[in-house]
Parts: sequence; C-alpha cells; structure tokens
Amino acid sequence: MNVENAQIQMRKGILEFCILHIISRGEVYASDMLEELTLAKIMVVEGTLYPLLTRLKNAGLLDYKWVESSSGPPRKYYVLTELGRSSLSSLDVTWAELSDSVHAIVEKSQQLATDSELSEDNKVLDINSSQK
Amino acid sequence: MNVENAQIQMRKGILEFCILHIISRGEVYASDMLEELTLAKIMVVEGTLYPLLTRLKNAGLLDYKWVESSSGPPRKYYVLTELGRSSLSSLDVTWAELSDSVHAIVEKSQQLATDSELSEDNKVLDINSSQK
DNA sequence: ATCGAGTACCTTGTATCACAAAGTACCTTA
DNA sequence: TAAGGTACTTTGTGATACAAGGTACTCGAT
Repeated sequence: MNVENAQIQMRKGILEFCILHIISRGEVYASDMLEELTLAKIMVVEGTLYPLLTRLKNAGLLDYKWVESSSGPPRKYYVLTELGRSSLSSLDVTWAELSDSVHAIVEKSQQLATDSELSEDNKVLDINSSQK
Repeated sequence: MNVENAQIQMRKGILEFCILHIISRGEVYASDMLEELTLAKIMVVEGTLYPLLTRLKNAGLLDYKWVESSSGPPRKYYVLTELGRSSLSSLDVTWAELSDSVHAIVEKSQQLATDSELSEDNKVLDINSSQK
C-alpha cells in the first residue's frame, strides 16, 4: 500500500457521483465526460468509464441514444432518467455529509497538532528553566 | 447498482485517510477508532477495520504495541510511523484537491440548474403570450 | 482504391477492497 | 467453572478500477 494506491482508493465511488452530475447538465458522450473530469483533475481512463456507464445504464439511472458524428464513428449520448435524478439528489446529501465529516476529522487533528506544538514549546521552556 | 451501494463506494479510500488522521492524534486501539468514526457518521465495521489496519501496518505506515487491559484481552495500540506521517501529509493534499474538484462540479450543476429554471419560466411566459 | 491515423466504444484479466459471518482467545463475574 | 463481554482474526463473496488489447467507423494522403 503506497500513497498512490490510497489516492486511487479515495476517488472510488466519487467517480460515479461526478459522472451523474456531469450528465445531469445535458446530453454528453464519453469523451465529453473524460475532458471535464480531466479538467477537474479527477483522472479517469476509458477502461473505467465505459463499464461504469454500462452499470449505471443497466441500473436504470441513465439512458442513451446513438448520434452519428460528422467525423468518426457514432457516439452514445447519455441523459439521466428520473431514477437517475432522484439518486443524484440522494448522493448530493451523502457527499455533503461525508465531506463535512472528513473535514471535521482533519480539523480536529490540526487543532491537536497545534496544541501539541504548544506543549512541546512549554516542555522546552521547562527543560531550559530546570537547566538554569 | 442502487444508492446505498454508491454510498458505500463513496466512502472507500476515504476510510484509510480518516483512520490515519485518528491515529495521528495519539495511541488508539480499534474500538477507539470505531467509536470516533461512528461519531463522525462514517460507519465502519470490524470486518473492514481490522484488515485495513493490518494492511497499513504491513505497508509500514503504522506500528503497534500490545497493551494489557484491566478488563478484557490485550489491545493493539497503534501509532503512525514516520512513513505514515509523510503519507498522511500527501493524503491531506489529495483530499483537499479532490474535495475542491467535486465541490466545483456540484456547484456548476447547481448553477446550470438555476439557469434552466429561468429558461423554463421564460418559455411559459412565451407560451402564455402566444396564446393571447 | 488502399493504407494509416484518429475517434469511439467494448471486452478480458488482474489486483484490490468492503463486508458479512464465523472463529479464536482473553478476562471478569457470579 | 460456566456465562458474558471484549478484542482480534480469518474466510468467502461480490464489486470495482485499471491496464491492455480489440472492434468498428471515418477521413485524408498516397
């Protein structure tokens, strides 16, 4: 287990949430999503995105239609179904709660780290004064 | 794929980050962590926590010592190694970036949703005026 | 006309992981 | 010494991200 592995892990599940959000804004196809996620620095590759879209489609959260392209093979343009919209609303709440929870844990550690530094200073001062 | 499944996925990876933070504050054993994570509404069960601690230990991020309890079997008290501290620093950055990215994506959708509602209103007004 | 490059979607195999469930071991109390 | 609580472990299952390779379509250059 290295840091990179942990970073990959940290993104799991959030990907699905982000993709639902991107699709919620209007019809897009896979390359559009990849572009937006890359811009947002949430890396994802084809081998991850396509199976995920298929899973969401099979779960009834997405629907798609084929659209011919003027330059290349036809594209699958995705839209959210009603179930997709309600699921996204639930996930909005889940993300907000999770984000707050993690933020609180990080804040608490930083607060304790500051306290600890103060204690360290005091300890140094104590040592100094006892050495006098 | 249902919403609950997605919620589980969303927590993956973040768990490791939160546990490292909790251990960074001082020596704790598994039940301490479970209590804190439950308070933070980040549910986790034994079957998830113990293997995760073992993985982090084997990766050199954690170390532990056995401490006898006055009421029950001995406990494994965990501490962060130096590698664990530097890894946690990296993950702090990763979390901050990821959190910002997701926040930006959610905000953008909400902004577009508001714009869409305004367009809907205009459309209704147009229909009304053409019906006159 | 054929080939190469670019685009878009799909499939397979691997490694990882959360979880449920059952198990092992220790300690205290009655 | 039996029962109950605590703490840690193990096994099996299902889900998933990813790498790598594949299929199929279009267009432009030779």
